[in-house]
Amino acid sequence: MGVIGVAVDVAVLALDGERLSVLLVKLKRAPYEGRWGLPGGRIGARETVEEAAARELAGKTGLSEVWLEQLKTFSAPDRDPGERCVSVAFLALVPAEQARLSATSKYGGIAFFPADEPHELPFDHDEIVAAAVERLRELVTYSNVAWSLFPREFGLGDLQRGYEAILGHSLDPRNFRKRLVDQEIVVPTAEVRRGGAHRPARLYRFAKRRTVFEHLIVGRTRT
Amino acid sequence: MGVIGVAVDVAVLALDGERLSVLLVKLKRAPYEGRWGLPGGRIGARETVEEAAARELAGKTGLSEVWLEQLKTFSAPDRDPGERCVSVAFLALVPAEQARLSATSKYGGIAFFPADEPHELPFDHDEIVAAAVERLRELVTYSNVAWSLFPREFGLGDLQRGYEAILGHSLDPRNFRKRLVDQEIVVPTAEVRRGGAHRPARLYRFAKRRTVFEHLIVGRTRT
DNA sequence: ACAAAAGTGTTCTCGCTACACCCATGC
DNA sequence: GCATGGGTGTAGCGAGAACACTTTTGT
Repeated sequence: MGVIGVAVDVAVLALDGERLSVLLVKLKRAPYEGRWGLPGGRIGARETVEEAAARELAGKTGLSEVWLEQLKTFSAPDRDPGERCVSVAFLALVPAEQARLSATSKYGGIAFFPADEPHELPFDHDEIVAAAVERLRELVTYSNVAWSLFPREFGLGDLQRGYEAILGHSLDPRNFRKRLVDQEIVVPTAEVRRGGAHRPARLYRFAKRRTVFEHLIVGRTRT
Repeated sequence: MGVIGVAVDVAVLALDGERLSVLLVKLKRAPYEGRWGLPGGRIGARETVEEAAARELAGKTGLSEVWLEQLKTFSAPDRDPGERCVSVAFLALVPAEQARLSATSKYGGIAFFPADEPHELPFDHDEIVAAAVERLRELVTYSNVAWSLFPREFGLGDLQRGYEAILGHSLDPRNFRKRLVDQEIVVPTAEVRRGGAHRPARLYRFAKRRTVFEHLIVGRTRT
Protein backbone atom coordinates (compact mmCIF):
# COMPACT_ATOMS: atom_id res chain seq x y z
CA MET A 1 0.00 0.00 0.00
CA GLY A 2 1.43 3.34 -1.04
CA VAL A 3 2.26 5.97 1.49
CA ILE A 4 -0.31 8.69 1.92
CA GLY A 5 0.67 12.24 2.79
CA VAL A 6 -1.22 14.40 5.26
CA ALA A 7 -1.45 18.12 4.65
CA VAL A 8 -3.44 21.11 5.80
CA ASP A 9 -4.89 23.93 3.71
CA VAL A 10 -6.14 27.14 5.21
CA ALA A 11 -8.82 29.39 3.74
CA VAL A 12 -8.18 32.77 5.32
CA LEU A 13 -11.22 34.99 5.00
CA ALA A 14 -11.26 38.72 5.62
CA LEU A 15 -13.33 41.74 4.74
CA ASP A 16 -11.02 43.43 2.30
CA GLY A 17 -12.57 46.74 1.48
CA GLU A 18 -16.19 45.76 1.55
CA ARG A 19 -15.88 42.39 -0.06
CA LEU A 20 -15.48 39.05 1.52
CA SER A 21 -12.08 37.94 0.36
CA VAL A 22 -9.83 34.96 0.59
CA LEU A 23 -6.08 35.07 0.97
CA LEU A 24 -4.08 33.25 -1.68
CA VAL A 25 -0.35 32.74 -1.98
CA LYS A 26 1.91 31.95 -4.88
CA LEU A 27 2.61 28.25 -4.59
CA LYS A 28 6.23 27.21 -4.51
CA ARG A 29 6.08 23.52 -5.06
CA ALA A 30 5.49 21.37 -8.10
CA PRO A 31 3.33 20.70 -9.90
CA TYR A 32 1.64 24.06 -9.49
CA GLU A 33 4.54 26.37 -8.69
CA GLY A 34 3.80 29.98 -9.46
CA ARG A 35 0.03 29.60 -9.39
CA TRP A 36 -2.21 31.10 -6.74
CA GLY A 37 -3.52 28.71 -4.13
CA LEU A 38 -4.31 28.35 -0.46
CA PRO A 39 -1.48 28.45 2.07
CA GLY A 40 -0.78 25.01 3.48
CA GLY A 41 1.59 22.12 3.61
CA ARG A 42 2.51 18.82 5.18
CA ILE A 43 1.99 18.31 8.87
CA GLY A 44 5.00 17.73 11.07
CA ALA A 45 5.81 14.54 12.89
CA ARG A 46 4.90 15.86 16.30
CA GLU A 47 2.07 18.29 15.75
CA THR A 48 -1.69 18.17 15.38
CA VAL A 49 -3.37 19.39 12.23
CA GLU A 50 -4.49 22.47 14.17
CA GLU A 51 -0.88 23.25 15.06
CA ALA A 52 0.18 22.64 11.50
CA ALA A 53 -2.46 25.03 10.20
CA ALA A 54 -1.36 27.76 12.59
CA ARG A 55 2.28 27.17 11.73
CA GLU A 56 1.72 27.26 7.98
CA LEU A 57 -0.32 30.40 8.32
CA ALA A 58 2.30 32.18 10.39
CA GLY A 59 5.10 30.99 8.12
CA LYS A 60 3.54 31.89 4.81
CA THR A 61 1.66 35.03 5.75
CA GLY A 62 2.90 36.27 9.12
CA LEU A 63 -0.61 35.99 10.56
CA SER A 64 -0.91 34.67 14.08
CA GLU A 65 -3.51 34.61 16.84
CA VAL A 66 -6.23 34.12 14.33
CA TRP A 67 -9.50 32.30 14.64
CA LEU A 68 -9.05 28.81 13.22
CA GLU A 69 -11.59 26.05 12.75
CA GLN A 70 -11.39 22.67 11.12
CA LEU A 71 -13.70 22.45 8.14
CA LYS A 72 -13.45 19.09 6.49
CA THR A 73 -10.94 16.60 5.20
CA PHE A 74 -10.55 16.29 1.44
CA SER A 75 -9.32 12.97 0.18
CA ALA A 76 -10.07 12.36 -3.48
CA PRO A 77 -7.33 9.99 -4.65
CA ASP A 78 -6.40 12.27 -7.54
CA ARG A 79 -6.72 15.60 -5.77
CA ASP A 80 -2.96 15.98 -5.89
CA PRO A 81 -1.65 14.88 -9.29
CA GLY A 82 1.85 14.43 -7.90
CA GLU A 83 1.34 12.03 -5.06
CA ARG A 84 -1.43 10.71 -2.87
CA CYS A 85 -2.17 13.28 -0.20
CA VAL A 86 -5.21 14.01 1.94
CA SER A 87 -5.76 17.52 3.14
CA VAL A 88 -7.47 18.79 6.25
CA ALA A 89 -9.06 22.11 5.35
CA PHE A 90 -9.31 24.97 7.84
CA LEU A 91 -11.22 28.20 8.02
CA ALA A 92 -9.35 31.20 9.41
CA LEU A 93 -10.70 34.66 10.09
CA VAL A 94 -8.60 37.80 10.32
CA PRO A 95 -9.46 41.48 10.74
CA ALA A 96 -9.18 43.61 7.64
CA GLU A 97 -6.30 45.80 8.85
CA GLN A 98 -4.17 42.84 9.83
CA ALA A 99 -4.99 41.20 6.55
CA ARG A 100 -3.88 44.18 4.52
CA LEU A 101 -0.72 44.45 6.54
CA SER A 102 0.32 40.93 5.91
CA ALA A 103 -0.53 41.21 2.25
CA THR A 104 1.89 44.08 1.78
CA SER A 105 4.65 43.04 4.15
CA LYS A 106 7.84 41.15 3.65
CA TYR A 107 5.85 38.07 2.82
CA GLY A 108 5.79 38.10 -0.94
CA GLY A 109 3.26 36.58 -3.28
CA ILE A 110 0.24 37.18 -1.11
CA ALA A 111 -3.01 38.75 -2.21
CA PHE A 112 -6.70 38.78 -1.52
CA PHE A 113 -9.23 37.62 -4.06
CA PRO A 114 -13.03 37.74 -3.96
CA ALA A 115 -14.18 34.77 -1.94
CA ASP A 116 -17.57 34.23 -3.49
CA GLU A 117 -16.47 33.24 -6.95
CA PRO A 118 -14.28 30.40 -8.18
CA HIS A 119 -10.78 31.16 -9.46
CA GLU A 120 -9.85 27.86 -11.06
CA LEU A 121 -7.41 27.20 -8.30
CA PRO A 122 -5.21 24.12 -8.29
CA PHE A 123 -6.02 20.99 -6.30
CA ASP A 124 -9.51 21.22 -4.82
CA HIS A 125 -8.86 24.67 -3.45
CA ASP A 126 -11.93 26.21 -5.06
CA GLU A 127 -14.03 23.67 -3.26
CA ILE A 128 -12.32 24.44 0.02
CA VAL A 129 -12.93 28.17 -0.41
CA ALA A 130 -16.59 27.49 -1.13
CA ALA A 131 -16.87 25.35 2.00
CA ALA A 132 -15.20 28.09 4.03
CA VAL A 133 -17.59 30.76 2.81
CA GLU A 134 -20.57 28.56 3.47
CA ARG A 135 -19.35 27.80 6.96
CA LEU A 136 -18.76 31.45 7.73
CA ARG A 137 -22.28 32.26 6.60
CA GLU A 138 -23.64 29.72 9.02
CA LEU A 139 -21.42 30.88 11.85
CA VAL A 140 -22.25 34.51 11.44
CA THR A 141 -25.98 33.94 11.77
CA TYR A 142 -25.82 32.40 15.21
CA SER A 143 -22.57 33.55 16.76
CA ASN A 144 -20.42 36.59 17.07
CA VAL A 145 -17.41 35.27 15.19
CA ALA A 146 -17.53 38.57 13.37
CA TRP A 147 -15.45 39.62 16.35
CA SER A 148 -12.54 38.06 14.55
CA LEU A 149 -13.12 40.02 11.36
CA PHE A 150 -13.32 43.53 12.81
CA PRO A 151 -11.03 45.87 14.69
CA ARG A 152 -11.60 46.54 18.39
CA GLU A 153 -13.88 49.45 17.68
CA PHE A 154 -16.13 50.03 14.74
CA GLY A 155 -19.21 51.90 13.62
CA LEU A 156 -22.41 49.94 13.34
CA GLY A 157 -22.60 50.92 9.69
CA ASP A 158 -19.28 49.21 9.04
CA LEU A 159 -20.44 46.17 10.90
CA GLN A 160 -23.63 46.00 8.92
CA ARG A 161 -21.79 46.30 5.63
CA GLY A 162 -19.49 43.51 6.77
CA TYR A 163 -22.41 41.25 7.54
CA GLU A 164 -23.95 42.07 4.21
CA ALA A 165 -20.75 41.22 2.40
CA ILE A 166 -20.58 37.89 4.17
CA LEU A 167 -24.21 36.97 3.72
CA GLY A 168 -24.59 38.33 0.23
CA HIS A 169 -27.82 40.18 0.91
CA SER A 170 -28.82 43.46 2.46
CA LEU A 171 -30.03 43.95 6.00
CA ASP A 172 -32.44 46.35 7.59
CA PRO A 173 -30.48 48.90 9.63
CA ARG A 174 -33.15 49.33 12.30
CA ASN A 175 -33.51 45.64 12.99
CA PHE A 176 -29.79 45.11 12.76
CA ARG A 177 -28.98 47.72 15.36
CA LYS A 178 -31.85 46.77 17.59
CA ARG A 179 -30.80 43.21 17.89
CA LEU A 180 -27.12 43.76 18.37
CA VAL A 181 -27.64 46.46 20.96
CA ASP A 182 -30.65 45.03 22.81
CA GLN A 183 -29.04 41.65 23.13
CA GLU A 184 -25.82 43.31 24.23
CA ILE A 185 -23.69 41.70 21.62
CA VAL A 186 -22.09 45.06 21.00
CA VAL A 187 -21.80 47.95 23.45
CA PRO A 188 -21.25 51.62 22.66
CA THR A 189 -17.97 53.24 23.63
CA ALA A 190 -17.49 56.88 24.50
CA GLU A 191 -15.82 57.62 21.18
CA VAL A 192 -17.17 58.70 17.87
CA ARG A 193 -15.47 58.76 14.54
CA ARG A 194 -15.69 61.97 12.58
CA GLY A 195 -14.87 61.03 9.08
CA GLY A 196 -16.18 62.51 5.87
CA ALA A 197 -18.79 65.16 5.39
CA HIS A 198 -21.31 63.29 7.46
CA ARG A 199 -22.72 62.83 10.85
CA PRO A 200 -20.07 61.15 13.03
CA ALA A 201 -20.55 57.50 13.90
CA ARG A 202 -20.61 56.29 17.45
CA LEU A 203 -18.08 53.49 17.92
CA TYR A 204 -18.94 50.13 19.40
CA ARG A 205 -17.14 47.05 20.70
CA PHE A 206 -18.18 43.47 20.96
CA ALA A 207 -19.33 42.80 24.49
CA LYS A 208 -18.23 39.25 25.16
CA ARG A 209 -16.35 36.73 23.19
CA ARG A 210 -18.95 34.07 23.62
CA THR A 211 -18.87 32.30 20.32
CA VAL A 212 -22.28 30.80 20.09
CA PHE A 213 -25.60 31.93 21.38
CA GLU A 214 -29.17 31.21 20.76
CA HIS A 215 -30.08 32.21 17.26
CA LEU A 216 -29.13 35.73 16.77
CA ILE A 217 -29.14 37.70 13.64
CA VAL A 218 -30.05 38.69 10.65
CA GLY A 219 -32.98 40.82 9.76
CA ARG A 220 -33.14 39.72 6.20
CA THR A 221 -34.83 42.08 3.82
CA ARG A 222 -37.34 40.92 1.32
CA THR A 223 -35.32 41.53 -1.77
CA MET B 1 10.03 13.11 8.50
CA GLY B 2 8.28 9.96 9.65
CA VAL B 3 5.45 8.49 7.69
CA ILE B 4 1.98 9.29 8.93
CA GLY B 5 -0.88 6.86 8.57
CA VAL B 6 -4.40 7.86 7.61
CA ALA B 7 -7.33 6.00 9.08
CA VAL B 8 -11.07 6.36 9.52
CA ASP B 9 -13.16 5.60 12.60
CA VAL B 10 -16.90 5.33 12.49
CA ALA B 11 -19.27 6.03 15.35
CA VAL B 12 -22.43 4.13 14.45
CA LEU B 13 -25.39 5.41 16.44
CA ALA B 14 -28.72 3.66 16.73
CA LEU B 15 -31.72 3.61 19.02
CA ASP B 16 -31.20 0.27 20.67
CA GLY B 17 -34.28 -0.38 22.73
CA GLU B 18 -34.97 3.13 23.88
CA ARG B 19 -31.43 4.25 24.45
CA LEU B 20 -29.12 6.02 22.12
CA SER B 21 -26.35 3.51 21.58
CA VAL B 22 -23.06 3.26 19.82
CA LEU B 23 -21.78 0.21 18.05
CA LEU B 24 -18.43 -1.12 19.20
CA VAL B 25 -16.37 -4.00 17.89
CA LYS B 26 -13.66 -6.12 19.42
CA LEU B 27 -10.44 -4.71 18.04
CA LYS B 28 -8.14 -7.16 16.31
CA ARG B 29 -4.92 -5.23 16.01
CA ALA B 30 -2.20 -4.33 18.46
CA PRO B 31 -1.84 -2.60 20.76
CA TYR B 32 -5.46 -2.88 21.82
CA GLU B 33 -6.49 -6.26 20.49
CA GLY B 34 -9.47 -7.70 22.30
CA ARG B 35 -10.72 -4.38 23.63
CA TRP B 36 -13.91 -2.70 22.49
CA GLY B 37 -13.49 0.20 20.13
CA LEU B 38 -14.95 1.90 17.09
CA PRO B 39 -14.87 0.10 13.76
CA GLY B 40 -12.33 1.62 11.45
CA GLY B 41 -9.00 1.18 9.72
CA ARG B 42 -6.50 2.49 7.22
CA ILE B 43 -7.71 4.03 4.02
CA GLY B 44 -6.88 2.35 0.74
CA ALA B 45 -4.61 3.75 -1.92
CA ARG B 46 -7.43 4.58 -4.29
CA GLU B 47 -10.37 5.55 -2.15
CA THR B 48 -11.64 8.62 -0.37
CA VAL B 49 -12.12 8.64 3.37
CA GLU B 50 -15.87 8.43 2.78
CA GLU B 51 -15.40 5.29 0.75
CA ALA B 52 -13.06 3.88 3.37
CA ALA B 53 -15.61 4.54 6.11
CA ALA B 54 -18.35 2.77 4.16
CA ARG B 55 -16.02 -0.13 3.38
CA GLU B 56 -14.87 -0.58 6.96
CA LEU B 57 -18.44 -0.43 8.17
CA ALA B 58 -19.62 -3.03 5.71
CA GLY B 59 -16.63 -5.24 6.36
CA LYS B 60 -16.72 -5.19 10.13
CA THR B 61 -20.44 -5.05 10.76
CA GLY B 62 -22.27 -5.93 7.56
CA LEU B 63 -24.03 -2.58 7.56
CA SER B 64 -24.44 -0.83 4.23
CA GLU B 65 -26.52 1.96 2.78
CA VAL B 66 -26.26 3.90 5.99
CA TRP B 67 -26.22 7.61 6.56
CA LEU B 68 -22.59 8.72 6.86
CA GLU B 69 -21.17 12.12 7.64
CA GLN B 70 -17.67 13.32 8.24
CA LEU B 71 -17.26 14.67 11.75
CA LYS B 72 -13.73 15.82 12.35
CA THR B 73 -10.15 14.73 11.95
CA PHE B 74 -8.28 13.72 15.08
CA SER B 75 -4.54 14.12 14.97
CA ALA B 76 -2.92 14.22 18.39
CA PRO B 77 0.61 12.89 17.81
CA ASP B 78 0.23 10.29 20.56
CA ARG B 79 -3.33 9.26 19.89
CA ASP B 80 -2.07 5.93 18.59
CA PRO B 81 0.71 4.64 20.85
CA GLY B 82 1.96 2.30 18.14
CA GLU B 83 2.61 4.61 15.26
CA ARG B 84 1.74 8.09 14.08
CA CYS B 85 -1.73 7.99 12.60
CA VAL B 86 -4.41 10.60 12.04
CA SER B 87 -8.01 9.51 11.98
CA VAL B 88 -10.98 10.98 10.16
CA ALA B 89 -14.01 10.38 12.35
CA PHE B 90 -17.44 9.68 10.88
CA LEU B 91 -20.96 9.62 12.20
CA ALA B 92 -23.20 6.84 10.92
CA LEU B 93 -26.88 6.33 11.62
CA VAL B 94 -28.70 3.03 11.30
CA PRO B 95 -32.25 1.95 12.09
CA ALA B 96 -32.71 -0.11 15.22
CA GLU B 97 -33.78 -3.32 13.48
CA GLN B 98 -30.85 -3.33 11.12
CA ALA B 99 -28.58 -2.57 14.03
CA ARG B 100 -29.79 -5.51 16.06
CA LEU B 101 -29.49 -7.77 13.06
CA SER B 102 -25.90 -6.95 12.41
CA ALA B 103 -25.06 -7.25 16.09
CA THR B 104 -26.24 -10.84 16.20
CA SER B 105 -25.18 -12.02 12.77
CA LYS B 106 -22.11 -13.79 11.56
CA TYR B 107 -20.07 -10.74 12.37
CA GLY B 108 -18.66 -11.58 15.77
CA GLY B 109 -17.54 -9.23 18.49
CA ILE B 110 -20.11 -6.55 17.89
CA ALA B 111 -22.31 -4.96 20.51
CA PHE B 112 -24.12 -1.78 21.34
CA PHE B 113 -23.22 0.32 24.33
CA PRO B 114 -24.92 3.40 25.75
CA ALA B 115 -23.71 6.35 23.74
CA ASP B 116 -24.07 9.07 26.33
CA GLU B 117 -21.45 7.88 28.76
CA PRO B 118 -17.71 7.25 28.33
CA HIS B 119 -16.41 3.69 28.27
CA GLU B 120 -12.69 4.25 28.60
CA LEU B 121 -12.22 3.23 25.02
CA PRO B 122 -8.77 3.01 23.46
CA PHE B 123 -7.29 5.76 21.30
CA ASP B 124 -9.48 8.87 21.42
CA HIS B 125 -12.61 6.87 20.71
CA ASP B 126 -14.51 8.22 23.70
CA GLU B 127 -13.96 11.68 22.33
CA ILE B 128 -15.19 10.62 18.91
CA VAL B 129 -18.34 9.11 20.38
CA ALA B 130 -19.00 12.30 22.32
CA ALA B 131 -18.57 14.36 19.15
CA ALA B 132 -20.94 12.03 17.29
CA VAL B 133 -23.64 12.34 19.93
CA GLU B 134 -23.29 16.09 20.02
CA ARG B 135 -23.53 16.28 16.26
CA LEU B 136 -26.61 14.08 16.16
CA ARG B 137 -28.28 16.30 18.76
CA GLU B 138 -27.67 19.28 16.55
CA LEU B 139 -28.82 17.52 13.43
CA VAL B 140 -32.00 16.24 14.93
CA THR B 141 -33.14 19.70 15.98
CA TYR B 142 -33.12 21.15 12.49
CA SER B 143 -33.36 18.24 10.11
CA ASN B 144 -35.13 14.97 9.68
CA VAL B 145 -32.08 12.73 9.86
CA ALA B 146 -34.15 10.71 12.27
CA TRP B 147 -35.32 9.17 9.01
CA SER B 148 -32.16 7.13 9.15
CA LEU B 149 -32.79 5.85 12.65
CA PHE B 150 -36.33 4.56 12.23
CA PRO B 151 -38.06 1.90 10.18
CA ARG B 152 -40.27 2.88 7.26
CA GLU B 153 -43.35 3.12 9.41
CA PHE B 154 -43.60 3.97 13.06
CA GLY B 155 -45.96 5.29 15.67
CA LEU B 156 -45.54 8.87 16.74
CA GLY B 157 -45.03 7.65 20.29
CA ASP B 158 -42.01 5.65 19.18
CA LEU B 159 -40.68 8.60 17.31
CA GLN B 160 -41.07 10.86 20.29
CA ARG B 161 -39.30 8.42 22.58
CA GLY B 162 -36.50 8.23 20.04
CA TYR B 163 -36.10 11.98 19.98
CA GLU B 164 -36.13 12.05 23.75
CA ALA B 165 -33.43 9.43 23.92
CA ILE B 166 -31.27 11.42 21.54
CA LEU B 167 -31.81 14.79 23.14
CA GLY B 168 -31.75 13.59 26.71
CA HIS B 169 -34.87 15.44 27.78
CA SER B 170 -38.59 14.94 27.54
CA LEU B 171 -40.87 16.51 24.97
CA ASP B 172 -44.46 17.61 25.03
CA PRO B 173 -46.54 15.14 23.00
CA ARG B 174 -49.04 17.74 21.75
CA ASN B 175 -46.40 20.10 20.48
CA PHE B 176 -44.32 17.28 19.10
CA ARG B 177 -47.15 15.87 17.00
CA LYS B 178 -48.41 19.24 15.95
CA ARG B 179 -45.15 20.31 14.47
CA LEU B 180 -44.28 17.10 12.73
CA VAL B 181 -47.72 16.74 11.21
CA ASP B 182 -48.48 20.41 10.45
CA GLN B 183 -45.14 20.89 8.77
CA GLU B 184 -45.62 17.66 6.91
CA ILE B 185 -42.42 16.12 8.05
CA VAL B 186 -44.32 12.93 8.71
CA VAL B 187 -47.52 11.78 7.04
CA PRO B 188 -50.03 9.26 8.34
CA THR B 189 -50.42 5.94 6.54
CA ALA B 190 -53.58 3.87 6.37
CA GLU B 191 -52.25 1.34 8.82
CA VAL B 192 -52.40 1.11 12.55
CA ARG B 193 -50.44 -1.11 14.84
CA ARG B 194 -52.47 -3.06 17.36
CA GLY B 195 -50.01 -4.11 19.95
CA GLY B 196 -50.52 -4.47 23.66
CA ALA B 197 -53.62 -3.83 25.67
CA HIS B 198 -53.94 -0.30 24.41
CA ARG B 199 -55.43 1.88 21.83
CA PRO B 200 -53.79 1.04 18.50
CA ALA B 201 -51.26 3.52 17.18
CA ARG B 202 -51.64 5.08 13.77
CA LEU B 203 -48.48 4.55 11.74
CA TYR B 204 -46.60 7.35 10.01
CA ARG B 205 -43.85 7.75 7.47
CA PHE B 206 -41.38 10.52 6.84
CA ALA B 207 -42.66 12.65 4.01
CA LYS B 208 -39.55 13.71 2.17
CA ARG B 209 -35.94 12.99 2.61
CA ARG B 210 -34.93 16.60 2.67
CA THR B 211 -32.18 16.63 5.22
CA VAL B 212 -32.19 20.18 6.42
CA PHE B 213 -34.95 22.68 6.76
CA GLU B 214 -35.51 25.87 8.51
CA HIS B 215 -35.32 25.36 12.20
CA LEU B 216 -37.66 22.65 13.11
CA ILE B 217 -36.68 21.78 16.65
CA VAL B 218 -38.64 19.96 19.03
CA GLY B 219 -40.90 21.37 21.66
CA ARG B 220 -38.65 21.32 24.64
CA THR B 221 -40.36 21.11 28.02
CA ARG B 222 -39.37 23.26 30.91
CA THR B 223 -37.81 20.60 33.06
C1' DA C 1 -28.85 74.59 1.56
C1' DC C 2 -27.63 70.27 0.33
C1' DA C 3 -25.37 65.87 0.21
C1' DA C 4 -24.29 61.85 2.79
C1' DA C 5 -24.31 58.75 6.28
C1' DA C 6 -26.10 57.96 11.18
C1' DG C 7 -29.70 56.99 13.82
C1' DT C 8 -34.48 55.76 15.57
C1' DG C 9 -40.02 53.11 17.09
C1' DT C 10 -44.04 50.60 16.17
C1' DT C 11 -46.91 47.14 14.32
C1' DC C 12 -47.73 42.48 12.67
C1' DT C 13 -47.07 37.75 12.20
C1' DC C 14 -45.60 33.40 13.26
C1' DG C 15 -43.60 29.74 15.82
C1' DC C 16 -42.61 27.97 20.42
C1' DT C 17 -44.29 26.98 25.05
C1' DA C 18 -47.45 25.74 28.41
C1' DC C 19 -51.03 23.09 29.90
C1' DA C 20 -55.28 18.79 31.04
C1' DC C 21 -58.40 15.86 29.44
C1' DC C 22 -60.88 12.17 26.47
C1' DC C 23 -60.26 7.84 23.42
C1' DA C 24 -59.65 3.06 22.04
C1' DT C 25 -58.24 -1.22 23.15
C1' DG C 26 -57.07 -5.86 25.73
C1' DC C 27 -57.53 -8.06 29.69
C1' DG D 1 -64.29 -1.47 34.48
C1' DC D 2 -59.73 -0.44 34.58
C1' DA D 3 -55.14 0.06 33.15
C1' DT D 4 -52.34 1.56 29.41
C1' DG D 5 -50.64 4.20 25.96
C1' DG D 6 -52.80 7.07 21.90
C1' DG D 7 -54.48 11.24 20.74
C1' DT D 8 -56.20 16.28 20.84
C1' DG D 9 -56.84 22.36 21.12
C1' DT D 10 -55.97 26.91 22.85
C1' DA D 11 -54.00 30.95 24.78
C1' DG D 12 -49.90 33.82 25.64
C1' DC D 13 -45.41 35.44 24.62
C1' DG D 14 -41.33 36.68 22.37
C1' DA D 15 -38.47 37.26 18.29
C1' DG D 16 -38.05 38.50 13.60
C1' DA D 17 -39.72 41.22 9.64
C1' DA D 18 -41.60 45.20 7.61
C1' DC D 19 -41.54 49.89 7.09
C1' DA D 20 -39.99 55.98 6.47
C1' DC D 21 -38.39 59.80 8.43
C1' DT D 22 -35.23 62.88 11.38
C1' DT D 23 -30.43 64.14 12.85
C1' DT D 24 -25.79 65.58 12.41
C1' DT D 25 -22.04 66.92 10.15
C1' DG D 26 -18.81 69.02 6.21
C1' DT D 27 -18.71 71.60 2.27
